[in-house]
Amino acid sequence: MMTQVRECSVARTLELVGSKWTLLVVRELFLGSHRFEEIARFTGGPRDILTDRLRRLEAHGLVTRVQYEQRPPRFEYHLTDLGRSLAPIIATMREFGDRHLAGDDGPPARFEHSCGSEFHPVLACKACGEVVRRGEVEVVEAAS
Amino acid sequence: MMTQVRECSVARTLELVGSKWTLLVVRELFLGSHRFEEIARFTGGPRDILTDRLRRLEAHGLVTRVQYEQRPPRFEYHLTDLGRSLAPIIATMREFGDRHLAGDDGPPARFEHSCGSEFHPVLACKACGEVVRRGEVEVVEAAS
DNA sequence: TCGGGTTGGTTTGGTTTTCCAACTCGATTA
DNA sequence: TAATCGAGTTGGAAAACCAAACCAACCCGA
Repeated sequence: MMTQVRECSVARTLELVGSKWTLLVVRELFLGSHRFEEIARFTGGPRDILTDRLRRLEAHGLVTRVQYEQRPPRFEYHLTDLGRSLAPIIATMREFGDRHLAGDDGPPARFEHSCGSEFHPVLACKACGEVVRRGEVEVVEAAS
Repeated sequence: MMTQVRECSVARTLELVGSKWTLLVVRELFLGSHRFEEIARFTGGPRDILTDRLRRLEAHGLVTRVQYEQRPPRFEYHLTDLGRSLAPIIATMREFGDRHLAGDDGPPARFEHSCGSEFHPVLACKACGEVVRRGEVEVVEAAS
């Protein structure tokens, strides 16, 4: 039986944020850069690509483009609620990098949880609230 | 002062797994596809790109290539411990997609936590173990 | 009024990746 | 002997990417 491509949520998410520079743009928006020039400086991405990524994110409702000055016309980019829900993806990527790919200069941004400690994310089970350890999650059903 | 590109763990992680098809390859390895043909079928990616991605993952120690048959020579790909530590990234991407980009046909794979419930990941604070809610994490220090 | 500087892009022209179909190669099965 | 299978290669076309230059609209100082 001719098996098929697995259409899945990971693939759909990657279609949205999987191309180069997209997640770095989102990172900058999280860190408080909202103007085009800041995003360009801090990501280092080519300006036309960044324009494309911002337009694409806007088209999918992850970002809004807000005019903050009439003359001359100037714009800011902000995450929508949907865009902010990318936070866990960015956070887990940051954690992976911090843990396994650390550079010489330490992390350039630190986060704090409301409990007072420096924030490092771990996955928990939404149902029981317990932190998940290796081997506690199993595939129940993987489609063909 | 001429500000610079922000070197961060997100960027480093994206260098490793940020190009197209890489995370889908990793997804397949998690779901139990270990042979090249399976990976090609289930991801739908071009075979040469998949070869490249597997080699690259191998070079970075995320994947091992194991010969499971002498003649004819046949190989399997498996995640290393380092590779398995990508699980939270895949899981949060899947969750984002499930929640916000659901297809018509429901998720093709389901997971179960050892507590007995269907597994959906949420982020928790490693220090206090509490599930994190919106607004509970703040940027303490973002480098230039 | 002239020349610079700032912001938020777009255009240009070329380089690199990615994509795809078809092909290979050794071994195996029918 | 032919067909098949797994695991790739190969060659050429398409798409994505990139750096640098350009543009528009305004502001500023001399």
